[in-house]
Amino acid sequence: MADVAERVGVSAITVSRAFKRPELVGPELRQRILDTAQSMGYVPNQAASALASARSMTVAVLIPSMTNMVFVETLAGIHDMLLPRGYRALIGVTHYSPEEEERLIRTYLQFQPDGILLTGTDHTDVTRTYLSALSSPTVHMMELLDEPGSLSVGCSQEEGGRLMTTHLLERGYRRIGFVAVQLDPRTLSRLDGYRHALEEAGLYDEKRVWRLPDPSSIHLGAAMIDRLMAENTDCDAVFFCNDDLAQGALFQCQRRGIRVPDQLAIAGFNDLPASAWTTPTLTTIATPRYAIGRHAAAMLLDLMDGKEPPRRRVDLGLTFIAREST
Amino acid sequence: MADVAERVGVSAITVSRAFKRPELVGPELRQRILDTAQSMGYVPNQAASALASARSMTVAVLIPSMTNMVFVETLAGIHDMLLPRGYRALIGVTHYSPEEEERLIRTYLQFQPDGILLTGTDHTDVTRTYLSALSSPTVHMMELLDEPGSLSVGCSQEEGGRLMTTHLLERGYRRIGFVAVQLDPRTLSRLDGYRHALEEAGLYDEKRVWRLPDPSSIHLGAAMIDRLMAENTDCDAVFFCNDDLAQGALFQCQRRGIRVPDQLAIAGFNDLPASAWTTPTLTTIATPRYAIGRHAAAMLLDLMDGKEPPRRRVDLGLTFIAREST
DNA sequence: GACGATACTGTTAGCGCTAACCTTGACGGG
DNA sequence: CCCGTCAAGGTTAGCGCTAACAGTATCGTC
Repeated sequence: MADVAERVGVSAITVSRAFKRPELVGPELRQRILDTAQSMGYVPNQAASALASARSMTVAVLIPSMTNMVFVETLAGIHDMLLPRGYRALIGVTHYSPEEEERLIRTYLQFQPDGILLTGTDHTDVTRTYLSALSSPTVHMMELLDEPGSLSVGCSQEEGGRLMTTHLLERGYRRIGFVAVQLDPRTLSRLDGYRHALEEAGLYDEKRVWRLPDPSSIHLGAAMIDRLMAENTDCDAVFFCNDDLAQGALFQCQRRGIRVPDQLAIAGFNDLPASAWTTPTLTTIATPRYAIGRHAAAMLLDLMDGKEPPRRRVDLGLTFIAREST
Repeated sequence: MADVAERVGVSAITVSRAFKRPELVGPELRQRILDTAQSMGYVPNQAASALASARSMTVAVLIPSMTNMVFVETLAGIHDMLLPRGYRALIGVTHYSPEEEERLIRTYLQFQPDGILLTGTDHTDVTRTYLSALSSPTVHMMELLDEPGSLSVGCSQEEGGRLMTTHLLERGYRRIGFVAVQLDPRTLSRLDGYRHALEEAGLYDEKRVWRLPDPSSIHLGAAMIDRLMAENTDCDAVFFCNDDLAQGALFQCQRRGIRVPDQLAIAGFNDLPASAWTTPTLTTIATPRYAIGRHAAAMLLDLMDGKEPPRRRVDLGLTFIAREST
């Protein structure tokens, strides 16, 4: 920066301003500075800038998984909101583990992020301590928090579970199973919704619920169909906690000649792109993950500007999508 | 850091060392320092550290897309290699545009990354200038570079195109079509491989090639089947440049009652998880993207340590997977 | 008992930038 | 003509950390 300043014949601060506060420098001097910098291959040093200004222009984003499209699309929403405002995202993958999340938080706090976006509401005590000791704002994504003072953008997973189960009941299914995998808080909320809906109908039966800690996959969904057949269960419908599971189930039913939905109805969750194309097409619930990312980022931008966001808890709702599989 | 040092009764540099060069501090003093830091909520300031040490411990990674699983898995390989060594990845998405890549490079150079990972070999002149003016090493992923001095890890896309086309010829198909979308350099290389193989067999016909700039998707694959039918093409096989396209095509064939592979054979590229489960299962070529990410990151680690990597151009090969759709 | 090697800790200076305050000159109103 | 105002640019100090060098015990060796 000093070299550029000398070459142009101004002081260093003027070069700094040409980059960071362009309105404070005369237009044609500013252009000369930028041109000179470009020709000398100079780019401002972000570390020095962050140190001097105490603003890193960085937002730490923690998501559970990168191979799950749901979070990738959330990320896209965050990016689209932050980048035009000059903020960068520092992305961490927690692999659904609060302990891993704590480790990542510790790492990313070293970057003095101006804001933090977390997925879910399930954090370790140490994480909570770190965050409350911090002046940077934190927004929780996906699930909704009821604690006063906390900020969250998402949708009700429990309502999603209830919605789908109610739909299956309306269609006349009475022996509805539920396959829960990964067992993260969102899956368990969906399971709660399912259970409540069935209990109200007097049809809940523990033996029709399968809980598996494995990550969701097409393969596992297919394997579950095999298992249901082997165990000779009496389900007339199965609600899978995730679309990729449900897709795997559909594929396997097709292979085994199980007629969907006549013999067995199948429902999913999240509305992945392929779900509109399987045979039969998959009944599911669309979650507004891109919007959640955008909204959470927008909220954070407000907070980082010192503004209070219009609402501290934003429910973006769910869209039920009835298709052929039920 | 000064506060922690005072509390423990040592100098600041000892606290610094307890974090960054733990072997230089006595074991139980180190533990006391770390405990005190933890209890005070202190984490080192990365910006100050980077400024003072001229090492950012950061690697800039640029990928074309985040919704394409191929790059997400590459990213996973990179992460798994870098994180244990204390490096962090700064991820940028270029949306397949060299100009966007140039913009991102400019942004990320401000972080003084210790290394850079780029996807592909298609860069603007300005990008090349920036990179050659830089002391940090750069490794190119996915495609292979022949320029001396450059570093690349990938596989031959052209060979992939040739491999699949040869397979289709061997199976007796004679009127083989190719659907190219996105039209990024990798797709075009696959198309080259397809063309060369057919030219050698004397069977290349321009009218069986479709080029579309749109991004790859299941929907587009399904639409292509409709289009092929509407245009009344004589193809007995279609090689789609991407598995999601091919999956869409399979779904649509099923819907329209087109028998695959008897009436029309369908081939894909990349081996996405669902391709082993469609009806019929999809013949495709598996690309070693996770390994590419790992290998590229390992190469970068060598270079950042000042070591020369064993090889400057690493071809990780392809795996042909014959399934039911051909 | 002197000496070098080893293990640990401290001092000094400066990384590249920007916040806060200061100076200068031009301009317009009364 | 004075004064306030404003735009444009400069000065000074310091952000939090670590490289480089400089001690200072402790120990084993000859």
